[in-house]
Amino acid sequence: MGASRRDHLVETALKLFCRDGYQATGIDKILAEAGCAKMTLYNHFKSKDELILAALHRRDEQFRNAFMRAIERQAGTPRERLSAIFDVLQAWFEAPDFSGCMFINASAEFGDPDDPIHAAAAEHKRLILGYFRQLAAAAAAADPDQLAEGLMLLMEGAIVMRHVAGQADAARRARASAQVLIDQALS
Amino acid sequence: MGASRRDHLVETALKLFCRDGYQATGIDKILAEAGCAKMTLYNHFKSKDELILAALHRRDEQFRNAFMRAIERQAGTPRERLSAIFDVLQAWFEAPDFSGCMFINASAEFGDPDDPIHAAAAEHKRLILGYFRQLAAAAAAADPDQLAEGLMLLMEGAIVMRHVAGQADAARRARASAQVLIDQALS
DNA sequence: TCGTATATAGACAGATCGGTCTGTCTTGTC
DNA sequence: GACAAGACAGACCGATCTGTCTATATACGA
Repeated sequence: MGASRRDHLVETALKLFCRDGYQATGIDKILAEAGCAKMTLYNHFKSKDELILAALHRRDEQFRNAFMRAIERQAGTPRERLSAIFDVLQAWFEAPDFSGCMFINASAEFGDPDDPIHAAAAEHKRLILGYFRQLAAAAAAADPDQLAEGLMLLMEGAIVMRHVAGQADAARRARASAQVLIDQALS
Repeated sequence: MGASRRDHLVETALKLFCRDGYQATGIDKILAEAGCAKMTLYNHFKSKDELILAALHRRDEQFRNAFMRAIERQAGTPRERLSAIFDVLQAWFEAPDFSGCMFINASAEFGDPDDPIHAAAAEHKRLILGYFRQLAAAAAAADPDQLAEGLMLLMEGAIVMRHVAGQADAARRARASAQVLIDQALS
């Protein structure tokens, strides 16, 4: 039961951090929502920051898994998968409780690049970029790195325009620009 | 002297909010840095949130002014100005104390779209996009809206990759992708 | 010179925060 | 049935937060 209690805490914290932010979510709110005692939390985590790190780590695994799986389910050829990125992104944007990227938000609240929380966010973005590089290489792009980076910028930009400016169809618009980059790189 | 006291408070708050974040910056820290009494602040602003709004409003004006001026100083023709966006962006990224976009960060901390602070951030992004539309139209792009949105996504994505992932040359890389979009739209 | 407005310093209230500690209860195992 | 591990509830601590209040000092205009 020990591991599942810890898991339950991480899941609950993840949901609240995502919805309300990190500093705005108090320990007590997490405990009340999870139905846990305070000492249960502090037996599993040294501090709130460690709980945040655990939540980000879980989110990274969940997101990358679901993201890659959805892209590969959506399209078969490497070339189609490059534009499928933005179809999957659009589906995410249409969630009614969309509240931005947890890693961008974490970097905003923990601005120091040396903060382990900021570093975890950086690592997440690096892993996504690495996946795009794999896709671009598999599609035999002229310059896989440049294409991957271009698509990455469009994706992050779309997340920002969806969250900050409320552009509900940001990913659909991004797809049009992505197609230009893809066509140019695979001509 | 009243207006200048208020101005000084806004400037000081702006600097601290930018460096340390909004919730992490306490009223007392702002007052100490500005050398002001607490009642001076609360005579000019109803609450901390109003001070944040005033700081964001000032930042919006300062940033858009400097940004547009720098682009127009850097390049003469409309077409050149479209790619000059990313030269100016790169110069911003190279500031040693770069700490991301205050409006993206504000949206992260104040996630509710109905929050006036979040709304101010949305408005800022809309104004920047509007400026890009002007540039794209002046350059006689085939579809000015699509080009402007593509460049906007690349810019916001570059800001994210610079701040979150620490990519110091994010704008330079974005410029390469931007050139593809520009060339395609002005062919 | 005398008010008036605005500045100052700083105590204070009320709430909330992260984190520690005590003591009780449940659960699984031998 | 006895024991140990771990979860429970919740008091408690010191620090910090926003915002209010009082009392004093200073500058300016009639």
